[in-house]
Amino acid sequence: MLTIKTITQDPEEVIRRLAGKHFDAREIIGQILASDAQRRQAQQEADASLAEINRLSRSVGLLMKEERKAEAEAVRRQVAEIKDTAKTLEETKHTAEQHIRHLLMLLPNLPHPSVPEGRGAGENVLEKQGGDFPTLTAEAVPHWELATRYDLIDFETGVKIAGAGFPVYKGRGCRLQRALINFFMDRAVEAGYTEVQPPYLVNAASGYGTGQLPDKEGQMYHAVHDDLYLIPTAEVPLMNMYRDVILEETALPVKNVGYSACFRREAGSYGKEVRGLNRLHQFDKVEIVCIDTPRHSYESLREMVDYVQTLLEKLELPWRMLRLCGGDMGFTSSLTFDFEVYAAAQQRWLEVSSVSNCETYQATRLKCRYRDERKKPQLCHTLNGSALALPRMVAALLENNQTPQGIRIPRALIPYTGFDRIES
RNA sequence: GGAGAGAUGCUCGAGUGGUUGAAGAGGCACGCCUGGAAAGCGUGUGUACGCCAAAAGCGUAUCGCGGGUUCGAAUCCCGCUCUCUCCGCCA
Repeated sequence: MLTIKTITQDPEEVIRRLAGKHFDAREIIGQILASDAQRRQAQQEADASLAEINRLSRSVGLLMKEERKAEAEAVRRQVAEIKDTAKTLEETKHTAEQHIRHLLMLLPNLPHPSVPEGRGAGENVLEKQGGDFPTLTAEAVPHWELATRYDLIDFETGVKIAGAGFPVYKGRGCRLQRALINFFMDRAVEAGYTEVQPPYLVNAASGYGTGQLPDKEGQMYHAVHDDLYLIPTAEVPLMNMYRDVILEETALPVKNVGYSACFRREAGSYGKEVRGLNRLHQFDKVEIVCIDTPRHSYESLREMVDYVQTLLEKLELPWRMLRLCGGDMGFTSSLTFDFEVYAAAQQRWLEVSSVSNCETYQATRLKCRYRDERKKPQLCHTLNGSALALPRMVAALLENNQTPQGIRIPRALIPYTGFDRIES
């Protein structure tokens, strides 16, 4: 969330910048400013009352010691009166704080100045692209048919045991999954990321920490009996490791990588969007995260983007990188680059990675800070990126590399699969 | 799941109602000392919010979290969370 300071310092600027995300913040910010004024006043008055109570209470102790019982009794009654006022003031303050917090949660992050204007996906800006488009034969089919033909994935059985969006991988399909996970993890470790195995279920505090709650409550699976949420991305546990932590500046940037299964309810999706591997309730992903100083975070963002690009190049897929426009960006992000790969049989671009700098937006909720040169705690910048999400990578790999002789495995992956071709 | 014990600052650890943000020790930082270092000595050492243009300073809160009793709570009471021990269950 945004800090109250950011808003009180220049509310008009915040409203102007949020308009870049097509978010009209005027009403909410007006309420925040009003509540903040109320909060300050209540605190000033409450603090004064409490100071008085503390002072008088100490004098009661002294009077008692000196056996001046009657005087002590008088002071005691005096304090009892002030106490009611103090309590009311503290309640007012508390209510105002809650209200401000609630309102702050409704505001998305400010977009970076370089974010292009636009309402939706159509207005994202192409940054760069690479790889060659394959020429497929007339018999080329989409990945869901290939998955069945080569017995890699059993979608129907997944429906039986869990539901749509929970595919069952089999044989060489599993091997391909494991190969990709290991390939991604090894490359990340080479690139300087520290490997982490996180929990797949998190508590509500963690959900709030990274911004899934309350904004995306309905998108997460919720184990109500234990009040735990299934992670929609490893970003949630990876970032929450640093909740309520003050890091030394010398420890930055923190660069971690984690593989996890990801669980998303995907309420409201339909049609060709969910065909085959295009959109699943459970999928595998390797996530990279970075915690950095504000000074260096955009340098880190560039490094992360470059890193994701090398993965796509090694896997020989046609890819493109988009700078998301204000209207298409996530709630918590300041600047996001998406990577898409071209699935030649579907003739569609599929998003396989999203790399974002959240600046201090997540760090504010996480209370993730570092000590600057003056040893003062400052909010960190947090960054995250998929590197990469598996299913759509598998979709593109299957579709683009299909030949009459079977599916060709990219050279870089062969040491991991143990086979160079998937044949019938 | 059942029974019991516990949760204090960067760390250890004292503290069962009255200047306790918290003794003591260690650590760390700075200074003195030294040719240099160690030892020794001295000083300092949480966070958040508020007042202030800012710094200094002052005030408030904070001894797992939330509430209560009291003039006054780290200390008493209630609820929750977590940790440890024993039993049960179990990959």
